[in-house]
Amino acid sequence: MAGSETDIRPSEARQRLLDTATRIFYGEGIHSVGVDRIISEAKVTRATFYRHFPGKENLVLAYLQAADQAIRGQVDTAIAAGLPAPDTLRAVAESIAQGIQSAGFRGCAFLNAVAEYPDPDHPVHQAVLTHRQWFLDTINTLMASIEKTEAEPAAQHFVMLRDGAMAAGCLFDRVLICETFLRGVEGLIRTHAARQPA
Amino acid sequence: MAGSETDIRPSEARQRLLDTATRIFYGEGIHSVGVDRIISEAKVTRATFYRHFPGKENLVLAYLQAADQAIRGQVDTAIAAGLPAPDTLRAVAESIAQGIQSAGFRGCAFLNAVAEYPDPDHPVHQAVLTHRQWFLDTINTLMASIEKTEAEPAAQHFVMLRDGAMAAGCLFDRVLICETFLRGVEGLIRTHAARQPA
DNA sequence: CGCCCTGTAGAACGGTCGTTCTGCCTTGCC
DNA sequence: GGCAAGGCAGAACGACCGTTCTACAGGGCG
Repeated sequence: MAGSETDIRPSEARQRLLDTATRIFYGEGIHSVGVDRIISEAKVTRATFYRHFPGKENLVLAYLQAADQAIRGQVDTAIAAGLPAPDTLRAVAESIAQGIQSAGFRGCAFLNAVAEYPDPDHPVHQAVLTHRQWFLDTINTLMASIEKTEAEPAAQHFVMLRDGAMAAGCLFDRVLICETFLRGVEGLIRTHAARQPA
Repeated sequence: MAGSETDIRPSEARQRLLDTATRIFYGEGIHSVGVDRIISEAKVTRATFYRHFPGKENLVLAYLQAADQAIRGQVDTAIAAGLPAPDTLRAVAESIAQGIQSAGFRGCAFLNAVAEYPDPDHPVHQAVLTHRQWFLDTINTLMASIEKTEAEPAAQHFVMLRDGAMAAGCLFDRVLICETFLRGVEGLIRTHAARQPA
């Protein structure tokens, strides 16, 4: 009677596996850690692992899917606040900056993952592309509700700043990176809004 | 009597090894390819490989060092042209855009590498940091020769756009990415130059 | 000539990879 | 009570990992 993918009770062992995978994959990379490591730190046995996941690749996909849902939740919350679009964009940027300055930040989980899966046909690579397309579309919609004709390049610009900030956030001084990022976003929003007053 | 690191004749086998490593590491990642693969594609034997490199890690460092020298060469050429600083910055941005649109582009070799080596103490990670520091310093110097007080945030902004463009360059439409990047750089240069008219 | 360096060729090392397997013990529902 | 499902424990698989080894062939230089 065990449920399908919409099962409400995800089995404690499975959740422990996914949490451990998230922590280790995000913190140390994917190819360089073996399933034994995740299994032992999640305090489960190999048999249990292979009962819940067909293999390592599936665990990686589940890890990215969880990250995707977490970010969508953040953005959806910002949108649900019902503020004007520029303020929503600022809120999204703020949540990105907050993430960069949070403990254990190791860059963008999706950019890191795609660096290890260059093959465009690979499921992991495609999961990254899907996530990024959603994010770009979301920003594009927000930009379009400010001004339509130039919304797309503005959204591209926003995402480019985000990618740069996420990439450099664990390589340089985080505070400086966030200042630069937020300043760039603010300039971008103002320039874009100035095209169509109110 | 074999030369030290300043040897002029780098031994054909060693060069073949390095070229093959560059191609495969850049194209497919580092942890996911074994030395056997590089050895066989470089048409050398294991013994020859281990005669020239203490191990795989050293080959990775040599790969990044070669990439570092290539980029420094590009930037030095742009600087040596003796154009005014804004034009030099434009030339650097153009060469980045050209790289993104070139065949086989797979993102920034250094950002890709650091995604696989998160440990800040690891030699590979530090090689990435060193390269990035040089690049930031170089852009900072160019910005400072336009206007001094705000040069540092402007340089940070430039690098952030570069990182974003390089990261997205192999995930989205390259032409669009380059347009967005060059437009952003142009705006940045103009804004920065406007602080101190000539 | 003799020696060292560079290269080829291939076997072999211990370790780890992802994966599969056989058991046994609990828990909860029919 | 019975029985399937989920979890634990641990052995074992073949494949590949990075690395080391022996053995031999050519070539330049003292």
